[in-house]
Amino acid sequence: MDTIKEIIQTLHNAGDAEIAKHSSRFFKSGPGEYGEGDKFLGIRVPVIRQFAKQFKCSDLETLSALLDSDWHEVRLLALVILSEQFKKASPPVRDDIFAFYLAHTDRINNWDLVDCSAHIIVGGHLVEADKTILYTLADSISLWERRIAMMATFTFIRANQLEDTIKLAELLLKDKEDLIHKMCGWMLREMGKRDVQRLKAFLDKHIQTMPRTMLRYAIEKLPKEERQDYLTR
DNA sequence: GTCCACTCAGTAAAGCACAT
DNA sequence: ATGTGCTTTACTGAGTGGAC
Repeated sequence: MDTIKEIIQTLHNAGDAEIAKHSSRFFKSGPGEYGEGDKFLGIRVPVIRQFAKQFKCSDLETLSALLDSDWHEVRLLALVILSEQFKKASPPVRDDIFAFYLAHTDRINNWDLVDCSAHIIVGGHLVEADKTILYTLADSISLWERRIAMMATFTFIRANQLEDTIKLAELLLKDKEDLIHKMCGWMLREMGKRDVQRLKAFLDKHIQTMPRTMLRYAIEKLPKEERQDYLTR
Protein backbone atom coordinates (compact mmCIF):
# COMPACT_ATOMS: atom_id res chain seq x y z
CA MET A 1 0.00 0.00 0.00
CA ASP A 2 2.69 2.41 1.05
CA THR A 3 4.67 1.37 -1.97
CA ILE A 4 1.83 2.21 -4.33
CA LYS A 5 1.33 5.61 -2.78
CA GLU A 6 5.06 6.21 -2.80
CA ILE A 7 5.33 5.37 -6.50
CA ILE A 8 2.39 7.52 -7.49
CA GLN A 9 3.70 10.40 -5.38
CA THR A 10 7.12 10.07 -7.00
CA LEU A 11 5.56 10.37 -10.43
CA HIS A 12 3.41 13.30 -9.43
CA ASN A 13 6.53 15.11 -8.26
CA ALA A 14 8.23 14.47 -11.59
CA GLY A 15 5.35 15.87 -13.65
CA ASP A 16 5.61 18.99 -15.77
CA ALA A 17 2.51 20.98 -16.70
CA GLU A 18 3.78 22.03 -20.14
CA ILE A 19 4.70 18.48 -21.13
CA ALA A 20 1.36 17.29 -19.77
CA LYS A 21 -0.46 19.75 -21.97
CA HIS A 22 1.49 18.64 -25.01
CA SER A 23 0.99 14.93 -24.26
CA SER A 24 -2.70 15.45 -23.74
CA ARG A 25 -3.00 16.80 -27.28
CA PHE A 26 -0.59 14.35 -28.85
CA PHE A 27 -2.36 11.33 -27.39
CA LYS A 28 -5.79 12.65 -28.31
CA SER A 29 -7.51 12.85 -24.95
CA GLY A 30 -10.23 15.22 -26.07
CA PRO A 31 -13.96 14.41 -26.35
CA GLY A 32 -14.66 11.83 -29.05
CA GLU A 33 -10.98 11.17 -29.62
CA TYR A 34 -9.37 7.76 -29.17
CA GLY A 35 -7.75 8.68 -25.86
CA GLU A 36 -10.79 10.45 -24.48
CA GLY A 37 -10.53 11.35 -20.83
CA ASP A 38 -6.93 10.29 -20.32
CA LYS A 39 -4.96 12.41 -17.85
CA PHE A 40 -1.28 13.27 -18.09
CA LEU A 41 1.31 14.15 -15.47
CA GLY A 42 3.82 15.29 -18.07
CA ILE A 43 6.78 12.90 -17.75
CA ARG A 44 9.10 11.92 -20.60
CA VAL A 45 9.52 8.24 -21.41
CA PRO A 46 13.25 8.01 -20.49
CA VAL A 47 12.37 9.36 -17.05
CA ILE A 48 9.65 6.73 -16.71
CA ARG A 49 12.24 4.10 -17.62
CA GLN A 50 14.50 5.35 -14.85
CA PHE A 51 11.65 5.02 -12.38
CA ALA A 52 10.96 1.56 -13.75
CA LYS A 53 14.47 0.54 -12.69
CA GLN A 54 13.88 2.00 -9.25
CA PHE A 55 10.59 0.11 -8.80
CA LYS A 56 11.46 -2.97 -10.86
CA CYS A 57 10.59 -5.41 -8.07
CA SER A 58 6.93 -4.39 -7.81
CA ASP A 59 4.64 -7.41 -7.55
CA LEU A 60 1.60 -8.01 -9.73
CA GLU A 61 -0.73 -6.66 -7.05
CA THR A 62 1.14 -3.37 -7.07
CA LEU A 63 1.26 -3.26 -10.84
CA SER A 64 -2.46 -3.91 -10.98
CA ALA A 65 -3.05 -0.93 -8.70
CA LEU A 66 -0.82 1.22 -10.89
CA LEU A 67 -2.69 0.14 -14.01
CA ASP A 68 -5.89 1.25 -12.34
CA SER A 69 -4.60 4.81 -12.26
CA ASP A 70 -6.27 7.53 -14.29
CA TRP A 71 -2.81 8.95 -14.97
CA HIS A 72 -1.34 7.84 -18.25
CA GLU A 73 2.26 7.81 -17.08
CA VAL A 74 1.41 5.68 -14.03
CA ARG A 75 -0.02 3.02 -16.36
CA LEU A 76 2.99 3.41 -18.65
CA LEU A 77 5.31 2.84 -15.71
CA ALA A 78 3.45 -0.35 -14.77
CA LEU A 79 3.75 -1.67 -18.32
CA VAL A 80 7.45 -0.84 -18.59
CA ILE A 81 8.12 -2.62 -15.29
CA LEU A 82 6.02 -5.59 -16.40
CA SER A 83 7.83 -5.80 -19.74
CA GLU A 84 11.25 -5.67 -18.10
CA GLN A 85 10.19 -8.35 -15.62
CA PHE A 86 8.97 -10.53 -18.47
CA LYS A 87 12.31 -10.35 -20.27
CA LYS A 88 14.14 -11.69 -17.23
CA ALA A 89 11.47 -14.15 -16.06
CA SER A 90 11.45 -17.96 -16.05
CA PRO A 91 8.82 -19.74 -18.19
CA PRO A 92 6.25 -20.18 -15.38
CA VAL A 93 6.57 -16.55 -14.31
CA ARG A 94 6.23 -15.53 -17.95
CA ASP A 95 2.96 -17.44 -18.05
CA ASP A 96 1.74 -15.43 -15.09
CA ILE A 97 2.77 -12.11 -16.59
CA PHE A 98 1.13 -12.99 -19.89
CA ALA A 99 -2.14 -13.91 -18.17
CA PHE A 100 -1.96 -10.75 -16.08
CA TYR A 101 -1.43 -8.66 -19.21
CA LEU A 102 -4.43 -10.11 -21.00
CA ALA A 103 -6.56 -9.60 -17.92
CA HIS A 104 -5.73 -5.88 -17.93
CA THR A 105 -6.08 -4.89 -21.57
CA ASP A 106 -8.82 -2.42 -20.64
CA ARG A 107 -6.07 -0.38 -18.95
CA ILE A 108 -3.68 -0.64 -21.92
CA ASN A 109 -5.65 2.01 -23.70
CA ASN A 110 -3.42 4.11 -25.90
CA TRP A 111 -1.06 3.32 -28.72
CA ASP A 112 2.13 4.06 -26.79
CA LEU A 113 1.01 1.73 -23.99
CA VAL A 114 0.45 -1.03 -26.54
CA ASP A 115 3.63 -0.34 -28.47
CA CYS A 116 5.92 -0.44 -25.43
CA SER A 117 4.68 -3.80 -24.21
CA ALA A 118 2.63 -6.00 -26.57
CA HIS A 119 5.52 -7.30 -28.68
CA ILE A 120 7.52 -8.08 -25.54
CA ILE A 121 4.85 -9.81 -23.46
CA VAL A 122 2.28 -11.12 -25.93
CA GLY A 123 4.77 -11.62 -28.75
CA GLY A 124 7.39 -13.05 -26.42
CA HIS A 125 4.97 -15.48 -24.87
CA LEU A 126 3.41 -16.68 -28.12
CA VAL A 127 6.45 -16.84 -30.37
CA GLU A 128 7.02 -20.48 -29.40
CA ALA A 129 3.41 -21.30 -28.58
CA ASP A 130 -0.06 -21.65 -30.02
CA LYS A 131 -1.14 -18.30 -31.41
CA THR A 132 -4.91 -18.80 -31.55
CA ILE A 133 -5.52 -16.14 -28.92
CA LEU A 134 -4.19 -13.50 -31.31
CA TYR A 135 -7.16 -14.04 -33.58
CA THR A 136 -9.54 -13.49 -30.70
CA LEU A 137 -7.76 -10.25 -29.90
CA ALA A 138 -7.83 -9.19 -33.54
CA ASP A 139 -11.58 -9.72 -33.54
CA SER A 140 -12.14 -7.61 -30.43
CA ILE A 141 -14.35 -4.54 -30.37
CA SER A 142 -11.48 -2.85 -28.56
CA LEU A 143 -9.19 -0.91 -30.84
CA TRP A 144 -6.37 -1.52 -28.39
CA GLU A 145 -6.78 -5.30 -28.27
CA ARG A 146 -6.68 -5.35 -32.06
CA ARG A 147 -3.52 -3.26 -31.99
CA ILE A 148 -2.02 -5.57 -29.35
CA ALA A 149 -2.59 -8.55 -31.65
CA MET A 150 -0.78 -6.97 -34.58
CA MET A 151 2.01 -5.49 -32.46
CA ALA A 152 2.71 -8.94 -31.02
CA THR A 153 3.72 -10.14 -34.48
CA PHE A 154 6.71 -7.80 -34.39
CA THR A 155 8.44 -10.43 -32.27
CA PHE A 156 7.42 -13.19 -34.68
CA ILE A 157 8.85 -11.21 -37.60
CA ARG A 158 12.17 -10.90 -35.80
CA ALA A 159 12.08 -14.68 -35.34
CA ASN A 160 11.35 -15.05 -39.06
CA GLN A 161 7.79 -16.21 -38.49
CA LEU A 162 5.92 -14.11 -41.03
CA GLU A 163 2.66 -15.97 -41.47
CA ASP A 164 0.62 -14.37 -38.69
CA THR A 165 1.37 -10.83 -39.80
CA ILE A 166 -0.21 -11.68 -43.15
CA LYS A 167 -3.22 -13.43 -41.68
CA LEU A 168 -3.92 -10.68 -39.16
CA ALA A 169 -3.49 -7.96 -41.77
CA GLU A 170 -6.08 -9.76 -43.90
CA LEU A 171 -8.46 -9.96 -40.95
CA LEU A 172 -8.00 -6.27 -40.27
CA LEU A 173 -8.29 -5.09 -43.88
CA LYS A 174 -11.73 -3.62 -43.28
CA ASP A 175 -10.95 -2.09 -39.91
CA LYS A 176 -12.32 1.42 -39.52
CA GLU A 177 -9.57 2.77 -37.31
CA ASP A 178 -6.69 4.73 -38.75
CA LEU A 179 -4.46 3.53 -35.88
CA ILE A 180 -5.04 -0.04 -37.04
CA HIS A 181 -4.27 0.84 -40.67
CA LYS A 182 -1.00 2.37 -39.52
CA MET A 183 -0.11 -0.59 -37.33
CA CYS A 184 -0.87 -3.12 -40.09
CA GLY A 185 1.13 -1.09 -42.59
CA TRP A 186 4.02 -0.85 -40.17
CA MET A 187 4.13 -4.61 -39.56
CA LEU A 188 3.69 -5.41 -43.26
CA ARG A 189 6.64 -3.15 -44.00
CA GLU A 190 8.71 -4.89 -41.32
CA MET A 191 7.64 -8.24 -42.72
CA GLY A 192 8.69 -7.02 -46.18
CA LYS A 193 12.20 -6.36 -44.92
CA ARG A 194 12.48 -10.10 -44.29
CA ASP A 195 10.63 -11.33 -47.35
CA VAL A 196 9.82 -8.72 -49.96
CA GLN A 197 8.19 -11.27 -52.26
CA ARG A 198 5.66 -12.12 -49.58
CA LEU A 199 4.89 -8.45 -49.10
CA LYS A 200 4.37 -7.98 -52.82
CA ALA A 201 2.14 -11.05 -52.97
CA PHE A 202 0.01 -9.51 -50.21
CA LEU A 203 -0.13 -6.16 -52.01
CA ASP A 204 -1.02 -7.74 -55.36
CA LYS A 205 -3.83 -9.63 -53.72
CA HIS A 206 -5.31 -6.80 -51.67
CA ILE A 207 -4.35 -3.58 -53.39
CA GLN A 208 -7.94 -2.85 -54.39
CA THR A 209 -9.37 -3.06 -50.89
CA MET A 210 -6.49 -2.02 -48.63
CA PRO A 211 -6.92 1.18 -46.66
CA ARG A 212 -4.73 3.82 -48.25
CA THR A 213 -2.71 4.46 -45.10
CA MET A 214 -1.96 0.75 -44.68
CA LEU A 215 -0.73 0.63 -48.27
CA ARG A 216 1.44 3.71 -47.98
CA TYR A 217 3.10 2.49 -44.77
CA ALA A 218 3.63 -0.98 -46.23
CA ILE A 219 5.37 0.18 -49.41
CA GLU A 220 7.55 2.81 -47.76
CA LYS A 221 10.77 0.81 -48.16
CA LEU A 222 10.17 -0.31 -51.75
CA PRO A 223 12.04 1.37 -54.63
CA LYS A 224 10.40 4.54 -55.90
CA GLU A 225 9.17 3.03 -59.18
CA GLU A 226 7.48 0.13 -57.41
CA ARG A 227 5.93 2.49 -54.90
CA GLN A 228 4.55 4.62 -57.70
CA ASP A 229 3.21 1.53 -59.40
CA TYR A 230 1.31 0.37 -56.32
CA LEU A 231 -0.08 3.83 -55.62
CA THR A 232 -1.50 4.23 -59.12
CA ARG A 233 -3.09 0.81 -59.53
C1' DG B 1 40.49 -5.79 -19.05
C1' DT B 2 35.89 -4.38 -17.59
C1' DC B 3 32.38 -1.31 -16.80
C1' DC B 4 29.77 2.78 -17.27
C1' DA B 5 28.47 7.12 -19.38
C1' DC B 6 28.29 9.66 -23.27
C1' DT B 7 27.68 10.97 -28.19
C1' DC B 8 26.28 10.17 -32.86
C1' DA B 9 23.73 8.33 -36.81
C1' DG B 10 19.92 5.90 -38.28
C1' DT B 11 15.23 4.63 -37.80
C1' DA B 12 10.70 4.47 -35.90
C1' DA B 13 6.16 6.18 -34.01
C1' DA B 14 2.09 9.77 -34.37
C1' DG B 15 0.49 14.14 -35.73
C1' DC B 16 0.26 17.76 -38.78
C1' DA B 17 0.80 21.27 -42.52
C1' DC B 18 0.79 21.98 -47.14
C1' DA B 19 0.46 20.99 -52.09
C1' DT B 20 -1.98 18.67 -55.61
C1' DA C 1 -9.05 12.85 -50.94
C1' DT C 2 -4.37 11.87 -51.38
C1' DG C 3 0.75 12.18 -51.19
C1' DT C 4 4.76 14.15 -49.23
C1' DG C 5 7.68 15.69 -45.97
C1' DC C 6 8.37 18.00 -41.64
C1' DT C 7 8.23 18.00 -36.30
C1' DT C 8 8.86 15.96 -31.81
C1' DT C 9 10.15 12.24 -29.11
C1' DA C 10 12.35 7.89 -28.39
C1' DC C 11 15.14 3.69 -29.07
C1' DT C 12 19.17 1.05 -30.91
C1' DG C 13 23.79 0.05 -32.06
C1' DA C 14 28.43 1.64 -32.79
C1' DG C 15 32.08 4.20 -31.26
C1' DT C 16 34.69 6.88 -27.71
C1' DG C 17 36.73 7.93 -23.39
C1' DG C 18 37.35 7.92 -18.44
C1' DA C 19 37.27 5.37 -13.81
C1' DC C 20 38.39 1.44 -11.47
